[in-house]
Amino acid sequence: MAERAAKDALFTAFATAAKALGNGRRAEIVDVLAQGERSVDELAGEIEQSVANTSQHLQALARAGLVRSRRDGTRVVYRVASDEVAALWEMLRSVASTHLAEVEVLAAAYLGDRGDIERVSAGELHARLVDGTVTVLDVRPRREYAAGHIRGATHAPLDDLPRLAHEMTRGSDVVAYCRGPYCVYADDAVRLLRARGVAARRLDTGFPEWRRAGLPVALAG
Amino acid sequence: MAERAAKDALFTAFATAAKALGNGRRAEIVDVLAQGERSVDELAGEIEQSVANTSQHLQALARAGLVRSRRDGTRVVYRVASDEVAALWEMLRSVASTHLAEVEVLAAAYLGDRGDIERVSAGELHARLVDGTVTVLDVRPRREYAAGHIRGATHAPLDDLPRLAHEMTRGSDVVAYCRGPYCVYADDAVRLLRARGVAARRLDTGFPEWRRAGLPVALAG
DNA sequence: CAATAAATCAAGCGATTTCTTGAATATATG
DNA sequence: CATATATTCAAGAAATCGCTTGATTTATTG
Repeated sequence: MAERAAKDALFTAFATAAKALGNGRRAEIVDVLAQGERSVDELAGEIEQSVANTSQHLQALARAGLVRSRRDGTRVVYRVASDEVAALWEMLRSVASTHLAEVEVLAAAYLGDRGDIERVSAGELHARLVDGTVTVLDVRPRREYAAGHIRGATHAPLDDLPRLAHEMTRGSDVVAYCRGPYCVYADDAVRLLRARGVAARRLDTGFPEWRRAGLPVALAG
Repeated sequence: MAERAAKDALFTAFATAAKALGNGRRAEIVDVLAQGERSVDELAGEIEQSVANTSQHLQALARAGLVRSRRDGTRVVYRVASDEVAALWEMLRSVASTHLAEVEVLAAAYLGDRGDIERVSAGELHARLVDGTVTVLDVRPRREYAAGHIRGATHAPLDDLPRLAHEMTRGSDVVAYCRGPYCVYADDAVRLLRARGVAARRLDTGFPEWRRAGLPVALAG
């Protein structure tokens, strides 16, 4: 029956987008691109794969419509096709962490025990920012901070943190954030600050989620 | 480096959930289960696949945490693991239709030209329902209407529509809905009613989306 | 307990995926 | 125009996927 074939083809097309995210390396690529555009070479470095393999994964994502590219001199720069793609990736992570027990186990293996890391929701952080009763630290690489950050946040890469920790009064309330809920920088920052007696917590998500939620940001140019 | 292996494993776990949706037949299964629970046998009939194949797809979905099952006598009944899974499926469809040109083409092949079908958003329909200025028709199978429907909607399967059309005044405003944006029943109902002079439109989504949006529903039991 | 219905398991096969390696292409620069 | 850099293409091998077929398991019913 032709109708069945047509329905199968339609659902196969829907599945195409999921299939593109259905590989760990491609998922990592989307996770990085959610922070901002990157060249093939840069991405290959970030996900620690060969350039050829990274290029092929990027083309697979492009065929599925999840990323787009533009040439910039000798480089080809990729970006997520839209915020909706980043939101899909966020929801996928959420579903996986809710329904797949192994995610918690693997997250613990990658990030270490997070039982001691206090978390702050975006809503609470926003309220505290409005009150002016909190110091917000962006612990991502400079480039990402420069491309856009939570309005009012200070750039505080891990290297600088020991120095910055001295300037923080013991009573001050500090919240660190980075790329997302599974990004290790904010956890490390919180541990480092707490070891120095600073009451530090981390944002439970990351900058892309903050921006997509429509909360106040400072963007480049 | 162990850290790389741990990160790969974590992202591979995230990708697992996407992989489960990355097959057209499994996507169809999730689409059906978003309407309500089903036995393996029923699902096999709906997606027109063998029972063995359907069972294997269901187990793949279960391993990924997207569906759960319970035994009911000789039957095993599957359901989506949570509303979040249905919401993920909805977002996946949305991303695919936004970024994959072929989706529009395939949807047209499956559903026919929809240029003549006027659509109503959930927000507008809700407002009209509150005003009482609209007749809402649920054109899904009886079982699905019985399990839950838009509060105030009348069950009007396609078979009954010609008879019901007579009862509708020419001036009345009618909105039909069914399973979702790519469900063919509502389109067919609109065409049938318009051919009889009734000003009919369709809801641009379906019942599961309406319910998840927190709009008023009537649920069984 | 035998017969039936529903679902799962197991094996197998062709197609697809994922990564590697090495060649080819495109762009900028001396 | 030759050279260097960045990316893509092409081919191949091991692993996985998707479906089929036939046997097996689980629960109900007479």
